[in-house]
Amino acid sequence: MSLPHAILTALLEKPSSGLELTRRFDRSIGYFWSATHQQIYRELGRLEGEGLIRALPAEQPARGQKKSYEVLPAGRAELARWTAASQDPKPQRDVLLLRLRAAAVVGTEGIEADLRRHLTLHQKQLAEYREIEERDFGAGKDSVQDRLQYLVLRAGIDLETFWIHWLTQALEDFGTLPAQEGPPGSA
Amino acid sequence: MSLPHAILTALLEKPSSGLELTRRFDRSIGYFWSATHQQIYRELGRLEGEGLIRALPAEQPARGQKKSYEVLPAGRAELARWTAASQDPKPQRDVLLLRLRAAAVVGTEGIEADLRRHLTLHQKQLAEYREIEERDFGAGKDSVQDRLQYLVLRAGIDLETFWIHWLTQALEDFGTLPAQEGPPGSA
DNA sequence: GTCCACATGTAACTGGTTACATGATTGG
DNA sequence: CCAATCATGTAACCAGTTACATGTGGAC
Repeated sequence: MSLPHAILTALLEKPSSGLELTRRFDRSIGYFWSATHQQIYRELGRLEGEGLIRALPAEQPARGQKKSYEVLPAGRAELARWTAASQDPKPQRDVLLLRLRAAAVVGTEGIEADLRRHLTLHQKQLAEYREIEERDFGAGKDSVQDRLQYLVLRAGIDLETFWIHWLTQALEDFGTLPAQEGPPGSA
Repeated sequence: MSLPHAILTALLEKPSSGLELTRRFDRSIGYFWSATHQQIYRELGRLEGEGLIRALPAEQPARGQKKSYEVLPAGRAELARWTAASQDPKPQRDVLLLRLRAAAVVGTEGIEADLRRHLTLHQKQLAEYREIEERDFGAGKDSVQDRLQYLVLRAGIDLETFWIHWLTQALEDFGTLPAQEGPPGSA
């Protein structure tokens, strides 16, 4: 139950149409809560039905016409409630770690190339975060909002840094592995 | 499409029944790919139907009777194929970061306590990993399988360390924040 | 014999993904 | 007028979650 709250947050930052939201999800909020346009339209419909948001201006009919939304007081209240409510962290899910564990059983063939690919992807992502850091968090940005958003960005930067570090280590380790398909008795 | 492969890996490590798998998922594999018993039974049924695994011994009828499975050659082949196949990392999803971003808009009330709670949870998890490290990866464990599994554990340890570090920093930061409900013009 | 833990399952629901449909606007 | 792009949506599917159902075997 997080997508509606992600949307409420985005709409409070700036009233938007479905497609505008989709684009903003591809940039900022989407870095830690991605969503496709289909999800977003579905959720906008629900939120409007629940009276948490409303379509903005002059009556626009339906298809092809832009339709912007803004958050109603009830929506802001719901977001505040959700933000303050205690939530357990749900366990990590990581396919790459799973694959490594599988590789311990069926052999490491082919996985090294993908580790390398992931490494460059994470490097790219880190570079993107660094750019945002320089562009949006230079001097003079220390309102409460800025500081909170910077905290979130720091998490992104540090996570990418962790992955780059771990993948580098893993690849070094692979370099010293004896070539093999799987453990004795595999097939 | 990762759960079936997680199960294949676990069954290759050791043939098991549904409940045994569930318990093992709560311990080792579940640290980065959790699953409930309902998911596991459903998936075991599918895998058996596809001829990737088979029920082990003497005919046991159905309910209440333990039923163990082992992986068939086709299952091992499918796991090897999946392990070697390139896969994109899917974007992080993290509710806590989302909440922080929401807090920048609707106010930080209540969230600090939960940050503290998360901090102790991550500290507990790290301690658990450290125990596993000492117990299972002391001296003399340097077969290829051991080294791969250790790499996975290292990822877990480093991730928990990252979170502990980040949460500590965030809480320090919160200490210096002026008390407030939300940005000017909130309600 | 009753209760509890072990063990296997079914059903309904929710959220995310993929594929596709449809209309409006604009540049050539 | 045609293609590309902007924009909103529908439908079907799949994986994960929650709640519940059912049977076995051992402890008391």
